[in-house]
Amino acid sequence: MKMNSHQKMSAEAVVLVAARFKVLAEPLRLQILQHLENGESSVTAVTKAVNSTQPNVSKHLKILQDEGLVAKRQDGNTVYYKIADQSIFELCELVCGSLKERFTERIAMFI
Amino acid sequence: MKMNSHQKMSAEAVVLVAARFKVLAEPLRLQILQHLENGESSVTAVTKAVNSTQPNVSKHLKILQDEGLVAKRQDGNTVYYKIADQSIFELCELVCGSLKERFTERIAMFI
DNA sequence: TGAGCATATAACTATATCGTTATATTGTCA
DNA sequence: TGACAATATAACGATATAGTTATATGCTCA
Repeated sequence: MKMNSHQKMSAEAVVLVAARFKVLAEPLRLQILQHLENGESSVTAVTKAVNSTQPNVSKHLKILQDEGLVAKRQDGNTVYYKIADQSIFELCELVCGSLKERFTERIAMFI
Repeated sequence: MKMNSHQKMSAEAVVLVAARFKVLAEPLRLQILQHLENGESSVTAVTKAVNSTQPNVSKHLKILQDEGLVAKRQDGNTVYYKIADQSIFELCELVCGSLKERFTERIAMFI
């Protein structure tokens, strides 16, 4: 999707954007998203991958789904989740780049 | 800065990225950043612009500074803050685009 | 049908943080 | 120097949420 030229967000938009950031502000949720980047995965598989407990992972998956970041599909007994919004990885890369730049500057201070 | 091709973040990197998102997960801080987009501004001016209290704004500005998102400059009695990391606006635009897309899909459900 | 598995939910504790009020700090200028 | 202005910090109450434990729900298959 092409972005609009930048303009100030309304107060309501700011709240929604902050809510999106809040959902991404949890290390375990980022780990879950990273795991799902490999493809859809059952709750049990996610639980093992991120080394947490099943109820905790279920709760986080629900939060991610409510924000539209993941989608689920049920097959018999097991529920498979997958990424529903690729923009999250762009966000992470942007942040990684910014952090990298910041730490690079800090290193430069000691040269 | 050019981004690397995407690769999985380490557990430590995930924590740092989540921390960055956490700083952005507050509507008032986003409002402050939006105000500073117009150029540097004193604490008092920011306080008025976002319609909050001076101690609250000072605290949020400190949080933003600790994360390297804003920088300050003191001139006599007053302290001026400015944006120190332009990537935050790219982040906001990405999120806005994603939200817009999401709501567009929802609208489509009613047509 | 009933045992067992996968997932979701409820209840709870512990911790974090927002906003407020009060106060400390630091600089200006008469 | 002393009053005032701008900013920072401390202390506090209220709210939110992460993780845990226990349990409910729902599906499969013998």
